[in-house]
Amino acid sequence: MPELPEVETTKQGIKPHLEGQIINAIIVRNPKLRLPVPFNMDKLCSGKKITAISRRAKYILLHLSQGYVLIHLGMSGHLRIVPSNTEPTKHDHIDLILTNGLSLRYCDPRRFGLFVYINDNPHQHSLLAHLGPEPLSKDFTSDYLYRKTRNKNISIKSLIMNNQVVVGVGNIYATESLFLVGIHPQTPAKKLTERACNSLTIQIKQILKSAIDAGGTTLRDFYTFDGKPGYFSVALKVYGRKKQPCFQCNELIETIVIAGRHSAFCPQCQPYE
DNA sequence: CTCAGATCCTGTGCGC
DNA sequence: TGCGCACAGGATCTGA
Repeated sequence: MPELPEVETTKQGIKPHLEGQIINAIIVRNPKLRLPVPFNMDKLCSGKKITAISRRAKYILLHLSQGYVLIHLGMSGHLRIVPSNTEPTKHDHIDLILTNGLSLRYCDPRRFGLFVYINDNPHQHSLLAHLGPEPLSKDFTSDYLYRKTRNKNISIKSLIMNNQVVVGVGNIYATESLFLVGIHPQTPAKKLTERACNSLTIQIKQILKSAIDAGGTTLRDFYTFDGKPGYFSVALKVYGRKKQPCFQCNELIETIVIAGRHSAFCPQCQPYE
């Protein structure tokens, strides 16, 4: 389900319900995620206090009085805060039960997400250690992106979706930001000028920020932390608009497959080369 | 080293 | 209405 804005919105939503609370127990109904949920998850976490909640890339990190819980939502995961006695549905794989009568419930139909315990500095953990800069941070600059594009034959779309280059830019926002700067998604990264990298960097930051400000409602089936459906409020200009007229020039939007992902673009506004 | 493609899994929505 | 197929928001691994 999530792009970065949805993950950030989820983090912000669950934060006030979790911070300062004590974990009473963890129930794992299905441990088979991208990585297996540790068999002793309950023992590792019970009795510990949740001291803080943070986000790195599309990972959500619960800081415990000792250790951390690292959560990723994959393609189809979501987190909700529910009264602990709420009956679980089919894909509610994990409940983190608090002592205050509420639970953090992890649901993930496709099970591409993960839910693991980390003892030490999570940023040195193999899942996080090699991640590129946060797109909204000062470390993600146009100079940086320009340098990363040098000598790279891969498409610019694949490059900005690569977590080692910059995190949090998924298929939707990669597609949209390239439209907004008029760059064909298949353009080899090395062909981008400094000026193009500058526009693209600015646009990525801007679109992510406005989506977060809008409450992360990019996705049709996004549900907020309390289970309310987010309404599809982020206006997407090309993603999901195949064969529909471009808002800028009326040309029909086309799609191509790049590195296995569908990519929508306007052939007129985003000419190749 | 680079890069394209396959892969994990289930649900949805479309055309027939 | 039912069936089969294409496709879906991510990230990692394999092998050319």
